[in-house]
Amino acid sequence: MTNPGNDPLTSEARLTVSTVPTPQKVAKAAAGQRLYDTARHAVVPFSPITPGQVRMYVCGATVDDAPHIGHMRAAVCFDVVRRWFLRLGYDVVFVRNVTDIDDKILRKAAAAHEQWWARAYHFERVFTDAYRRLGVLAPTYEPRATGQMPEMIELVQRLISRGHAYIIPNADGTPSGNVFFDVPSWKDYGELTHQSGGHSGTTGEDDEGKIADAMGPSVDETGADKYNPADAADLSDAKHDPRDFALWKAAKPDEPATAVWQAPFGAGRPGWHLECTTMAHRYLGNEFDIHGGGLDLRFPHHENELAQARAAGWGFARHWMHSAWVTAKGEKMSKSLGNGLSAERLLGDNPAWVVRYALASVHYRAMLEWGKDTLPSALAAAKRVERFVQAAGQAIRQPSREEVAGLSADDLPKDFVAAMDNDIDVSSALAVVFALIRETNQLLAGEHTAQNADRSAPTSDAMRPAAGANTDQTENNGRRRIRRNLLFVRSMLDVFGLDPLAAPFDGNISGQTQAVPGADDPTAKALDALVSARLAARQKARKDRDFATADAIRDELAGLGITVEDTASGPRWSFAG
RNA sequence: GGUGGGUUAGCCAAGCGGUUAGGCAGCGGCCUGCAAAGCCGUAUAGACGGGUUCGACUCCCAUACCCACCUCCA
Repeated sequence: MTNPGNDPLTSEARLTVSTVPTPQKVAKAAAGQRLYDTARHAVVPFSPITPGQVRMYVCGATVDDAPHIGHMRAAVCFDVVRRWFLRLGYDVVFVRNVTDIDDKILRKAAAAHEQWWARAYHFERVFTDAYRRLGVLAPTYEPRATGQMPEMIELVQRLISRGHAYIIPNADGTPSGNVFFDVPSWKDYGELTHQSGGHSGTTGEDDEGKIADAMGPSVDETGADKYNPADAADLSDAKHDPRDFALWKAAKPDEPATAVWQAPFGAGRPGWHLECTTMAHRYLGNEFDIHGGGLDLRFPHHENELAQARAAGWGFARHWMHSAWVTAKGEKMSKSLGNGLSAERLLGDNPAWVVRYALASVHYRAMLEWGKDTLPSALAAAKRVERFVQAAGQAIRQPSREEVAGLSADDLPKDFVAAMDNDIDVSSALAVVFALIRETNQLLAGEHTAQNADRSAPTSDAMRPAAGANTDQTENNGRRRIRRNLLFVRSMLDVFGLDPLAAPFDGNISGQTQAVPGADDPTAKALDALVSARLAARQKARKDRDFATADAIRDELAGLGITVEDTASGPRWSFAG
């Protein structure tokens, strides 16, 4: 029950949320966990507030449009973090919201003559489908902003009553529905990104540049004032300070009635920052372990979320994690290139495992350079892993998913654990995986050359389990080691959500249809039977040293898209469909 | 203007003050009837200039260039 399930659609997380955590399940490796914290600007030791349980909130999508590669990267990054925590034996409460009411949703829906709620729900489902195809585990809970209105209104009132927010009145004195957070009233504003003006105490500084900088914006070299807030509410002259931001936005005459909620301070809808603060608080409590999101959310979104929560008297997130961009030629991929890299296109043109590998194999805080070689390189990795798992699984009994998922972090190679403990250093962790694949390939070659059976290189020290596992001195034969290594490789890959035999991949990770004995699919069965017949003929020809005929059969199959490889255990074929 | 990040071999990408990162693509070899796969070996690094040090890609300073956030944004 503490192990990650292999089906992203099953709510395995549901089973792990317990009100009574059991610390003794947690791996020893958890003690060495270190993570970068945005607020502290450093990699710091991580330990959860509640022993045995990690509560994390990740900003989810604003569902105004279809997901693109950047959304997928962020989702995969935090999915890997979550899977590592699961592997460490924690109960992980993973909350990822859906922002389903927002300026852009309203604007785009209006432009497309759609109901905003229909648009939001449609794209929410598109996001969910993309996550599922990539093997991103379903969140423990996925709240929608529109589902938390009472709590949001309550938070606004709480901030007003505590003197950290103010209502803009209409001319007649009634509340307008516009409510702002009073930044100068909160002296810690800027604690996350150190971005604040911190000028709240200064007086008589009417230098326009300084006022602008206190808010962030200024003019560029050409003198153009390119940083002015775009939202009408944020431009309001009624704001007490340029840094103040909207908690509640008054309903506008041209907005649909379905987008308006009644509140004591006037009808309207919540500001963006308020939504996340409310949802995180409702499901994770006054204080929780990790708040994550994309790098661009650092400021102002997370800064404002934090200010709201702290001003409301909550401890909020102890740890802030931010995932970096996917870049093309060094530049952030978004509007300009976003169209060419929609999730739909990516997953339509490439096997999901390959996409996930490409997204997961770079450190979450590093820019991921997306070039022409990225996908081919990931595809090569897929083939290597696929061949290895298949070949090893032929030499020994393939471990079950339960065995793979059942390994604790403490059972895994210590270098792998050290890498993951070190702020989720996936590059170094993957190096361990590939080193073990190579080592095991040597053993596999040895299995087929009987006389060399004992010549195999000893398992290097780095490949030994991190802790607690018995070293197999008496089981010093190749097959035991092959089996153990295969289990390690798959289990380590599983930490990345890349176990080839787990859902949603189920063995096909390179996009090639394998000949699977006993396949359920009747088409695959028929194909296998036909191809096997031709291969039998070829084997006979080869045995008779009639290589012309053998090669002719291979060419014939190649012409049909079927690749034949002769392995030690006989011919292996795959179909590039 | 403020804030933060980056510059590693053909490409992608890590750790580390002194010992092979890894992947992809090369090259040489083994294996193979041939091929593929696999294995073995191998070249090409650390923007630039100083400094600290017995020793720096790794620490410090300066310079150049690139990028991002401050506007919806993963």
